[in-house]
Amino acid sequence: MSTLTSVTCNTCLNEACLIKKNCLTAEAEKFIKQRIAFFCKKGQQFIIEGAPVQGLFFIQKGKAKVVQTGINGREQIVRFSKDGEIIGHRGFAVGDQYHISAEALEDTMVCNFSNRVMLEMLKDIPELTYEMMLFYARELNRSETKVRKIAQMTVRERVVDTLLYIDRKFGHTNQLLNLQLSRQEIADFSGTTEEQVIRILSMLKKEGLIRSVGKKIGIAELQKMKNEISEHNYYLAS
DNA sequence: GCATTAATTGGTC
DNA sequence: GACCAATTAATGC
Repeated sequence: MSTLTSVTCNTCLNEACLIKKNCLTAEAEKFIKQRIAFFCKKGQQFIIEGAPVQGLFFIQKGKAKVVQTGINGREQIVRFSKDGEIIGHRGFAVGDQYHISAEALEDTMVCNFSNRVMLEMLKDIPELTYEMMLFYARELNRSETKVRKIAQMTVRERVVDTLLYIDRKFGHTNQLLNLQLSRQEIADFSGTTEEQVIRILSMLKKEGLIRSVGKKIGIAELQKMKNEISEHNYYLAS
């Protein structure tokens, strides 16, 4: 089944993780010890919309999507997360319940620090606080860019943009994206419907801009794909 | 192999 | 460009 095992912060490979980067001092050890790590099967939700906020989550190893449910049950994927990244930061310290849910896109190990531990850490470790501040600022910028994109880009441009984003963020092997998503998930991230995504993907394939092997999708003509959205050069790696 | 889920296609508003 | 319905492909059990 899965070979995922829990590691300590000391042996963790996520050098970009804010905890790993800033909390390996002797003084911080008492906080690190209170970390809770757990395993999530693919498809399993580990943050549920409406549930009380319980600190911050970090992806130790794996991939997850963060989803917000709209009016008529339509979902909007807010972000994708991979190793070392933070989830649940918007509800943290502000709301008492989550307005998003998070689900593992593959077998994933997740780390969690409770509200109490997290707040104590932020008070005690200025380097962590500083980096968290920068992180929040970048996230705000990213989120505003996303709103603009959905408002101004056509559906085709949004789908192309999504594929380019997945490629930037998760990379590719053998010209196939490392993150495999359903048509519905691509739609939920692009802000459109599954049917539109299916039609646009088959058009892009016919035009030779993308390719596919089985269910996997790959970008065949990177420059042409970028040209598709070149009028919208908010290239903020959002 | 059967049953549920995902993908596709065509049509309507 | 969204929503709905019908068909087909893929996948889980």
